[in-house]
Amino acid sequence: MASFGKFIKTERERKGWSQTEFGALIKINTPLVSRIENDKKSLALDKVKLLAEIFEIDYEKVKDLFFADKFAKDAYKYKCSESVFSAAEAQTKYLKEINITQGKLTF
Amino acid sequence: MASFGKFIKTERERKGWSQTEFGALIKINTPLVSRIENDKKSLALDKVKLLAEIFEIDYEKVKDLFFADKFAKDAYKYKCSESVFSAAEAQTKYLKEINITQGKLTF
DNA sequence: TATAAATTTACCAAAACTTGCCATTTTAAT
DNA sequence: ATTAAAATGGCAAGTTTTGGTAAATTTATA
Repeated sequence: MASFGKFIKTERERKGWSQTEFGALIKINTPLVSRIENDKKSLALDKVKLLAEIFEIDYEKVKDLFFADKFAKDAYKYKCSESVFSAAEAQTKYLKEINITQGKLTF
Repeated sequence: MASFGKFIKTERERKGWSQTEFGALIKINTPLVSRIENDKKSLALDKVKLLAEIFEIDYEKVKDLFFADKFAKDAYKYKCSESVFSAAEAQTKYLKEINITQGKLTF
């Protein structure tokens, strides 16, 4: 995967939509579509579900792409080490476990 | 690692500081220290360097912990799949490569 | 080539979130 | 019981995010 922006562009073109047509479907205007596709803005999280629907792709998959891209950009920007994601994975497992034993968590 | 908040609490106690003493060192007040230790607020990124210094821990290591915790909380909160971090890692490598071949990136 | 469509860029505003404070309450230690 | 330490409630300033309009540029087509 190149980036979430490129993913959107690829899928939009696969559907044969212009940025304007696509924008109407997810309710953002054309310039914003352009910026998103070029990774200059990010798609709002609450549009991800709708995006999956109009692209006819599994929502969980699109959501993962969305976050993987977001995490990667942060890790790149702040020059995290190679191991940051395995640490994050371990940490996520820990959060799931304490949720099982101690009930719902809120951050 | 339990969480970034718990990490701070552990290190602060190892140093024998109260939340107030510690807060004075990193220039935040006591209630905020409490919330950070209990993961109800997050430490501002620009305090991480100072944190590493006063704890006498390698900055890169603390920064990684900071981001791993942040990523993990997002992944947990939004119920990402198990594979989101390996996808993120691959994506980060991709960003580094295109940076080598195409120059600096800005998000 | 002229022009029309599509995309990108510049600039800006409103909304949402973050960071952090003060005042107060609760918990722990002596 | 008193004092120190920690936690919570509520709020304000500052920043970031989200997204818009207008204008410019690029691409495609008659």
